[in-house]
Amino acid sequence: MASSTDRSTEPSVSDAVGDPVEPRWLDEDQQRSWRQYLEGTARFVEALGHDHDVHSAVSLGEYELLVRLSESPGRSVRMSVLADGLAQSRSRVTHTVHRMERRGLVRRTADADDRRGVHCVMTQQGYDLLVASAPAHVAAVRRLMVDVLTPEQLRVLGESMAAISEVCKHDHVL
Amino acid sequence: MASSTDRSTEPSVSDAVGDPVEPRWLDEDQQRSWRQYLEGTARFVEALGHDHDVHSAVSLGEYELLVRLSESPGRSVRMSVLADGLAQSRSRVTHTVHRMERRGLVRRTADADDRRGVHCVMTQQGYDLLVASAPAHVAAVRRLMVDVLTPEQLRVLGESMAAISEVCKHDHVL
DNA sequence: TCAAGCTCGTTGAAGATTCAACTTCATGCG
DNA sequence: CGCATGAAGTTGAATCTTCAACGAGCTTGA
Repeated sequence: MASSTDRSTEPSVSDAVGDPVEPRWLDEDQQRSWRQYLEGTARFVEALGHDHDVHSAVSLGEYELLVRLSESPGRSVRMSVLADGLAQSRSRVTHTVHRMERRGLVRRTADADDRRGVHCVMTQQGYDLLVASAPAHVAAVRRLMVDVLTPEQLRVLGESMAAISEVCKHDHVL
Repeated sequence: MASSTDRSTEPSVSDAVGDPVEPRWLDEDQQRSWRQYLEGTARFVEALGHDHDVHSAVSLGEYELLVRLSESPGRSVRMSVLADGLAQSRSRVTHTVHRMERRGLVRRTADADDRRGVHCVMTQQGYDLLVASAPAHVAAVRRLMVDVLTPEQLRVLGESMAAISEVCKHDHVL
């Protein structure tokens, strides 16, 4: 073993003739790209989160949640829709919303049709906080990503991650 | 406020004539790419982590740490080098190594030259676990990313994230 | 109608991460 | 030398996330 996601010349572990047992290691280019993605994403999320700590009263995750609410009619979104949209577990959203509710940024209301349902509603205070946070957020996203890449790079990045997103969505069920 | 990182047609918040006060919102393409990145990465990390839960005795983070150790002469790396390489805080590495040490995957030894230094050394048990985990890890990275993209897409993804990584490295200091 | 099986959302405990404070040691400079 | 500064790691508390279990309500089909 010498490299993370490992070399194409790795000796067979199983010596099996069949294929499913013998992993297809990554070649050098694939390896490099994969590691660049991993490190880049780690540093990016870290830097953007840090920026929120400094310039904003909401974390990146809370900001994203507020954005979803702001885009929805009535500034109200069902918990399950929030969870799906943010690609987070229901439990996580429950906890986050609970904390934000304590701070007066959101409220929870019952769903009239489905009595299991709960809506998360943004308060005026939450809206004001979103508006106040937006400029620094956009500036950071620009500085750390959008303005760093060429339009072409940014486009490919988005398309690639969208494709991965689809695969992961289905994979996750398995 | 209608969209996350916000629309180019957003009315001015400050109405100022100058530039630093007026944020440059993202245009539609930029916005889409940014969101695709955010959602794709969330789902990808989630799916890959889940895969480790199922197929491996180490989490993704622990796996990455073991990989670094396996690549280093003597299977030994200084804590600070680990932290830098993994783009994690020193504190986080300390805690992770502590947990892995309890499980017998690594040991800690003093640095001979710098008496502040501590080396993290992989045990045979840690190495065996890495070898056992590698095939499933590679398979998942392929299934969820490498095999999903064209070689060209993967290359651009890597290059883009490397550029972002550099910017974040310097930005983080500020 | 009723039961089985699903979705929705919550809960609390366990686990992981962050943050600030602290100890120890190295280094540079007057 | 002697002090200031800063780097390396650790610690413990606060915070956040995950996980499994649960209560409640919808839905389907016999």
